[in-house]
Amino acid sequence: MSKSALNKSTSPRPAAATIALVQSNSLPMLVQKELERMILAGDLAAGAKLNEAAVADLLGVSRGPVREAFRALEESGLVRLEKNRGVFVRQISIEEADEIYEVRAALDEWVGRRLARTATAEQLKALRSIVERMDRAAAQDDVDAYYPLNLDFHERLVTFAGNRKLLATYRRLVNELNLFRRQTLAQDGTLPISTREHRDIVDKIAAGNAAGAGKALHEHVMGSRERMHRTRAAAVAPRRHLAVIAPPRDRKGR
Amino acid sequence: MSKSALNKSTSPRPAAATIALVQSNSLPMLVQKELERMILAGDLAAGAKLNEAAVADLLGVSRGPVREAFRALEESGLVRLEKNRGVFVRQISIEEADEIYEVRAALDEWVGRRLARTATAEQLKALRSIVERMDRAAAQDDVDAYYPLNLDFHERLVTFAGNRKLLATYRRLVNELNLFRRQTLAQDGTLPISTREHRDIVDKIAAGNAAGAGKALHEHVMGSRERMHRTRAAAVAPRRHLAVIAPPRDRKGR
DNA sequence: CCTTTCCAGATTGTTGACAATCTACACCTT
DNA sequence: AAGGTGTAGATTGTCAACAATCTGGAAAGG
Repeated sequence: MSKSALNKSTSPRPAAATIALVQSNSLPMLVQKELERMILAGDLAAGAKLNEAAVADLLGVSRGPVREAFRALEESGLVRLEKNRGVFVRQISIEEADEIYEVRAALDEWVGRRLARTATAEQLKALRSIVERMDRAAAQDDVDAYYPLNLDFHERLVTFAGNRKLLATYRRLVNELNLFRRQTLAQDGTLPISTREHRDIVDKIAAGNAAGAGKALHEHVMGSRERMHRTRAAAVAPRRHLAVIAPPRDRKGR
Repeated sequence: MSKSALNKSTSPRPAAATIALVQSNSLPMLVQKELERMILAGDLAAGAKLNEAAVADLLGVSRGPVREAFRALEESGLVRLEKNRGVFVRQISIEEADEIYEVRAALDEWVGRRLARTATAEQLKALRSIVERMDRAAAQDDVDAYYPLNLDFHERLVTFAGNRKLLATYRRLVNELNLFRRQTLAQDGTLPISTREHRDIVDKIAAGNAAGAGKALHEHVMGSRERMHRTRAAAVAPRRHLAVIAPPRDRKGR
């Protein structure tokens, strides 16, 4: 064992965080994170083409790191790679969104059952706090405030289930779902009145009602799926004749 | 509309498949697939370091495509990247394997419930066929034959559920699980006597017993988890003093 | 006027070179 | 001899140049 005065047991100094930061953040990783942010924020529309040179220039790096970031984003499902043609922000079909909702419902049901058995008072308090804020946002029709709170609520639920693999799986699915929402319409306009459902979910978890919490979460997610369908049917149909985004070209071998 | 004699409605000629093949298989993709194969086949032990130049030389390409493949494999969870230090085949901890089994159990339960409602006669026949072959392999203690059949059986179940997103999610999880099995011991030795459970699952699906099929699959997966624990406890403990693989170095900022 | 062919510019795929960083070993100090 | 220090070699990170491929439009032909 080293006799050095510097050992791991010393409390982490501010510099330690910086070191870890520099070590984990390679150039490709930063490019990847920035592109992910831009895609999920809607700065890059679904189906949009990402030009290697343009991205490299924008972020002040060469094309190498950009290409590496593209490959990572492809694996995470946010972009699609076509050889010799470029990379495109992925377009999720309605069928695919349906499938994602189904998987998510199954996972969330499990989360509900689990949390009903393990949730601590502190966790319940945190959940109730979010629901309160959602209530207030809903009362003011403040979609911009409501939307991220909703995401946060569900992410917290999954986090509290205490299974990191589940959280990673869940995040991947929700990411793609957000991609879909972005591509159908920038702002939904309709504020889902699901605050009551959220409150019900928390209540059932607090009561230790595993079956009930699971069922409530499952139905809540499938309800979101239905809301998506209705919103889409109402919003897309009237503008069917408008070319919103450049339609993907047809290729022979697909 | 084009008047060309070649349009999409013509049935795909053999050349079309070749074209699609060439188009989808870029160099980085091929490297990725080959490395994935090597990792899952156990050619590369868990924790092993992958040298960029060595891999590039082995596959006859330059380092660029290899780096791109590394980034994709990192995102898919098969390798771990450490900046300025290199990439390593991921090591799954027992806790992580537990988490994966839990998520998988939740997904499989859903698959069971679903299949009980939708399974066709043809699908049931395919499943029974696999179970038959597993029986024969088990009767002869043929682990090498039994193992892939087991994987196939479960993959079929998920495939028949008819949700591609679910299948992709499932594959990712099972991939990591295989990684874990490889790292604990090359050949298990113990042949799980789960053929009876498999038969039971298929029977319940065939009977349209949704709750029963779901429960059976859930318990089967959790049973596999338990078997893993017992196998590990029996196999690892006696050789605790042996340095099987190079232990990962400790770094300050992690 | 429409279709096909061909070509120049743009974009992606791949490579080899150079810079930054790490690793391991020899050397020095106490 | 134990531990720290310095340096050479190996390895990774980044870049810029070259090759291969695609795109869109102009020219040729019917």
